[in-house]
Amino acid sequence: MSESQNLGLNPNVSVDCVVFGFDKAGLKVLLIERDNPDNTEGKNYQLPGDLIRNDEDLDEAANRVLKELTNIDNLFLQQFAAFGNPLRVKRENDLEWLRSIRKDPDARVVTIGYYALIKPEDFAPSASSFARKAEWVRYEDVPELAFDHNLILESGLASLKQKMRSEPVGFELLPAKFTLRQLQNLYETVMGVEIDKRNFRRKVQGMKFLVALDEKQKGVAHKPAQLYRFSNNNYKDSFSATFDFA
Amino acid sequence: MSESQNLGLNPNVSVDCVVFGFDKAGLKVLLIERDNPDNTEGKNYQLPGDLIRNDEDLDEAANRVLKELTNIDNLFLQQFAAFGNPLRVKRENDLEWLRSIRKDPDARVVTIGYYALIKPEDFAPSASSFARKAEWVRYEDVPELAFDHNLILESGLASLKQKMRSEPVGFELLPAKFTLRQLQNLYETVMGVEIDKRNFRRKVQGMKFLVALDEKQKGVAHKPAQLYRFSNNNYKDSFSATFDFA
DNA sequence: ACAAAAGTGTTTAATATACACCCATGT
DNA sequence: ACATGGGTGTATATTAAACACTTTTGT
Repeated sequence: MSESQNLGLNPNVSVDCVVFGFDKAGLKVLLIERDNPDNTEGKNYQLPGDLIRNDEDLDEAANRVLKELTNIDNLFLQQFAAFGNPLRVKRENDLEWLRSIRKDPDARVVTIGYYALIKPEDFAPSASSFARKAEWVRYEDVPELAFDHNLILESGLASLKQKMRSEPVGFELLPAKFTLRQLQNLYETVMGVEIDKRNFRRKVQGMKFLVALDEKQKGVAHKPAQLYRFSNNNYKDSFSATFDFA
Repeated sequence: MSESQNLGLNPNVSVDCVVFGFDKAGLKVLLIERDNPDNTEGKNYQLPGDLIRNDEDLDEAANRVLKELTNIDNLFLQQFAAFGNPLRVKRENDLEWLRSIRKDPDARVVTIGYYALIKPEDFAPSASSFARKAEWVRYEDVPELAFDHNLILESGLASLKQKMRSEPVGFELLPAKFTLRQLQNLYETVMGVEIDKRNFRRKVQGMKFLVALDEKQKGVAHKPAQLYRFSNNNYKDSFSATFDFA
């Protein structure tokens, strides 16, 4: 028993990943379109996830799922909650799908929620590196998802919001070189607030971990913006920073 | 298989509870002294916890553990993280203990961490309602615990700290009627900061959800302090409150 | 020349900080 | 009478908020 337990997938614990992306069009989430045996309606989406293996840590499991999906290793990854409602698998088509892929489809599964942040340059929405079934969906357009995945998504976004207030994780959603406008848009979107441009820029320019490059935007039909990067070293030094923009 | 899975304890998922209490002496944690078969050293402590049942939600499991321990139902309870290191059970005496109580002592166990907050009037440190083996230990005096329980404890306190900054959960650690000094002490302790008394009181008195009772401290050898209570109604109304005292 | 977004300062209001003495009670 | 913690106000510095025009580029 103990030997067999240590091999392969654990039937009772999974990870599910809310993968966020951000670009001009706003906040996006990476969803999996699943093959549903007899799917009468339109598409059927869920969050990427899998049962954990008995020899891997939770973070490793989430990493594995994301690596398979995006071909990117070590994405920014943050565990945010566990979901264990005994009825979280209750819809008939969810059950059917489980029966089609799981060894023990009726097992009670507790899932650990992670959110991942991807930089725009790393998410080629239809690049070959991405799993064919993965699809970016604007946050506002996310449909009803399988299982309790809408709940997990909401909870993940709430956690990200919270985290962005006190740690510089937002930069994981921006290109390595970004404009202050992009940073402002990101905070406005995730936090759901409007920010005064001049006040924002003044505040932000006092932060030593934002370093101006000697490089500007190119090919835009307006005054090209200064590019900045996030310096993690300067951040660690300075410390005390708050990320209460707005 | 699916039937047997639905009965009794799930071998792979547990909950562990960090139970906080607060009084004049500071922050305290409720620990379980465990019977260790051959415990050569002194006492051996762990956090209260148990495997979950297959028919209960995670919160229910945590509630059950706490009810058994304290005889109090519906303590303030907050899930804060999942711990799944495959080696979280690694010490020989931890393994021995598992073998003495678990049906499947070698199963991989992922545990969900909860913190609970108890009001001083509810924790009679040695009241009959409390499990004999439960013991309040000052946070600073917490010894090395079983499994990864020190990690869980630190992580729980960090989450509480975070939570107390944005939600009025601290009141769960205070008596129903409390003085402003007690509130200040609580925030100073948990946040690890010193707060100026006059500034603190000014700020706090502007908060409508703190209502002064027409009652004062009794039997103290100094000017008796005004008693206050927390009004959840006023809180819900006002909203916008920050709990960034300090 | 026009459209589109970048960039820039000042004034005013609100909030945070620093700080010292008298008061009510129990012993 | 003394020890103990409760209670109070003001002045100054810092931070937040509101607000409009000029600049640079592509078409």
